[in-house]
Amino acid sequence: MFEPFTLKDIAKALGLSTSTVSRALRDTHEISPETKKLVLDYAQKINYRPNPIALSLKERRSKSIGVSLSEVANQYFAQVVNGIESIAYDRGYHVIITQTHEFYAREKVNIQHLASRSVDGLLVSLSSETTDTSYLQNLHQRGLPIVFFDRVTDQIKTHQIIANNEKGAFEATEYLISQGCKRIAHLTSSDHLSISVERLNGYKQALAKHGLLLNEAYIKYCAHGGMFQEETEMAIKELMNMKEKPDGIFVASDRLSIGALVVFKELKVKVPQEMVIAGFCNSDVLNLMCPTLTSVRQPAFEMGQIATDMLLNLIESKYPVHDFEKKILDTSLSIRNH
Amino acid sequence: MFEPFTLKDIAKALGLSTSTVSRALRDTHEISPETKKLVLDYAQKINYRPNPIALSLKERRSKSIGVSLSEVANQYFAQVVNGIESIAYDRGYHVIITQTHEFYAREKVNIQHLASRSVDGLLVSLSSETTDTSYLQNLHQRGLPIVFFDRVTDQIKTHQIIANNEKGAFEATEYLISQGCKRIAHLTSSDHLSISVERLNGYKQALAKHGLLLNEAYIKYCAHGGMFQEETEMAIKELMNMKEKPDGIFVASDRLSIGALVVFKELKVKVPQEMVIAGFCNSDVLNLMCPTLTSVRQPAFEMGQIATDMLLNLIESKYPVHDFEKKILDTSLSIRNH
DNA sequence: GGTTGTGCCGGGAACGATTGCACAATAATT
DNA sequence: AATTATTGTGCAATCGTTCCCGGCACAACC
Repeated sequence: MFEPFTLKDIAKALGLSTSTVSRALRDTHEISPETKKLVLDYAQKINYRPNPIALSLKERRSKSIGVSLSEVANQYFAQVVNGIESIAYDRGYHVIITQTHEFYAREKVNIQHLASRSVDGLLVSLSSETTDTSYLQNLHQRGLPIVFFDRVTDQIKTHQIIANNEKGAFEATEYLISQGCKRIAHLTSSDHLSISVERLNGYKQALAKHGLLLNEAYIKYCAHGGMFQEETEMAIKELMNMKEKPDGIFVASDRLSIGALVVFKELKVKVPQEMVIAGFCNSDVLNLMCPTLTSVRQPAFEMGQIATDMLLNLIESKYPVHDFEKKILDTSLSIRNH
Repeated sequence: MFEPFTLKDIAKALGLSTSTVSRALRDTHEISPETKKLVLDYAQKINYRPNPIALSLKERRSKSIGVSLSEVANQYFAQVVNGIESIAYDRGYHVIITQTHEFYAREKVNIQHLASRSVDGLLVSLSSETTDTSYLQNLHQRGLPIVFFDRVTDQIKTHQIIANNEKGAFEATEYLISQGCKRIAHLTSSDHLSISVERLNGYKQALAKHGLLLNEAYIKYCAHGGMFQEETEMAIKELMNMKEKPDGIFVASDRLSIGALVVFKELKVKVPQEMVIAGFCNSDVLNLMCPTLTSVRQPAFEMGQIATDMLLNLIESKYPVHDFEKKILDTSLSIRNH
C-alpha cells in the first residue's frame, strides 16, 4: 500500500539504468555532470530516499542499536536515553528502546528480538531479576558488540560504564551519620544486582569508618526493585516495627527512593525529625517533595553518551577489541534537610 | 562479524536446497515428514531465526510501528508508551520510539526517518512547535497508516484518540471556582496545539457558567510547552506582578504543571491560601508534592492501547479505510487541597 | 503401455541498493 | 588510419527469504 520510490522508478522515468542512477546519487566521478544533475533534480523532486532495509540486507548492518533497560518512566533511564540518542543520531544510528519492567523473561525476549532484528550492537542495563546471562554471552560470543551500563555483569568481557556507586553510597550514609543518625537502615534491590552490591559496600564502609555496628536486620532487599509498591511498603513497615527503629535510611535506587517517600508519608513518619532519608534518585522534582529526600544523583545523560560512544566504537572497529574499559563516573550529593 | 545462521547454512549442512528448507520450516504439506523433522531439529539445534531484514525487504513490511512524542521523561508519555507496547508486542509488532523534545525540525527528521525505515505505521502526538503538517500529509497520502493521539490535527483524515480535554479543563476550573477563586489564570502551551484549544475552551466554559469574566491577560502561552523553565517562570511572574493577582490557576499540561509548582515554590507563594493550582498531570508522585496540585489525570495507558489497536487494524486492513473515528476518553480529577 | 496424478524436491526470480566488470563511443595518441 | 586511453553507461551478482514453475520418480488408471 505505502510504496516509496525506488532506484528503478527513477531509472525508468529517466531512461537510465539503476546502476547509473545509484552512482549519480552517490556522486561518483564516472558519471557525467549532466546525467548527475538530471538524476539529482528528479530524486529531489520526488523526495527519493534509499530503502534502508535493502541497504541493511546488503551491508549486513542496520545502522541501529538496541537498548534494554527497566523502564523509561524512571527518570534516571529517561535521562540515559537522551544521552544515548544525542550521540547515536549524530553518528547516524537509530535507537530502539526496549523495557524489561524488571522481568528476566521480558529482557530475554526483547534482546533476542533485537539481535535477530540485526541491531549492530546492544546497550544493556540488566533487570533486577536477571541472574542467568548465558543468552547474552551467546550473542556476545558470536560477535555482537555489547556495552553494559548501570547494572553490569562481569560474566561478559566488554566495556562497562557505571556511576561510582560505592562512593555515592558512602557519602549518602556519611551524610546520615552527620545528621546524628545512629541506627541507619538500608533499603535495596535484589542482592545479585551489581549496583546493589556496590551500594551496599559504600554503606558498610561509611558505618565502619564512623564506628557504627552493622545490623543485618536493618538491610532490606526488594527482589523486584520496587516495581511492586507492596514490596517497599512491607520492607519499611518491618523496619518501623522493630524494637529499635532506625532513625535514618539509605535507599539504593530511584524507584525505591520514591516508593519509600510514599510509605513514610502514609505512615506519617516525621522527616527528618524521626527519620532522615537519603537515596539514589535522579528525579528532577525532588525539590518539590515532602517528605524530603537527600539524593545521590548520577550523571545519567553523560552515562548514556559515553556508553553509546563506546558501543559505536566497538561496532565500527576494524579489528576485534580485547581491551575493555570499566568507566566510573562520579555522583553528586544533593542535601535536602528541612 | 556477527553472522547469524541462514537458510543456506542449513541447506548446505543437510544437503538440501534453500527452498526445501524454507518450506520445511514453514510446515508446507509438500515436504515429507522425515525431511521436515530433519530440518526442524537442525534449525532448533543451531537456534536459527529468519532474518527479519530480508523478510521486510521481501514482504515490504517491517512488522514495526513508529512513535513520535515529545519526551518519555514526561510521565504521561511514558504511560502511553507502556500501553502501546502492551498491544504491539501481543500482535507481533516492534515499537520504535522517537522524541521531538517539542521541536518541529526534530519531529520531521524523526518521522521521515521512520517512514523510510519502513515502519508499517505511525503513532503521532505533535510537537508544540508544529504547525506545518504537510510532510505528514504527504506520507499519509502515499498510504502510510497514521493514528494521532493526544495532540492531533484535523488536516489529516485519520483516527484520533484524545482525552476529553474540554471536560477535564472544565472540571478543573470549576473546582478552582468551588474553592472560592475569583480571578483564575490559565497557563498553557502554544496556541495552535489541539490540546491547548480544547482545554482553553473548557476553561472558558467553566468561567462562563459561573458568571466569571474572561480576562485575556490571565491567559499565558508557553510556545515550547515549558521545555524551557524560563518560559514558565516568566509567565507566572508576570501573573504575580499584576495589580489584580490571580488567586487560582489552571495549568494545561504535565510539564507546565510541574514547572508551575517549581516557580510557586521559589516565589514562596502560599498554596492553596494565596493560590489554588489545578492542572493536567499524570505524574504518579503528585501526592508527595508541595505545593499541592489538584490534577486532571488522563487514561494514558489506555490511550496508548487504543491508539495502537486502531493503527494495527489500519495496517492489517485488506481494504482502504475511509471511515475514521475520533475516540474521546474521560479524564479524572484528583483533588488535593491541603 | 501410455497417460494422468501425486508426492517431493530443486532451480531461479524477485524484493532494492551497491559495485566490479564489460563494453560502447569518443578523444587522444602514434 | 590504426591503436590506445578515457569517459559514460549497462549487466549481473550479492545480501536472505519466499514462491512460482518445472522435473523426477512412482503408482494408478484406461
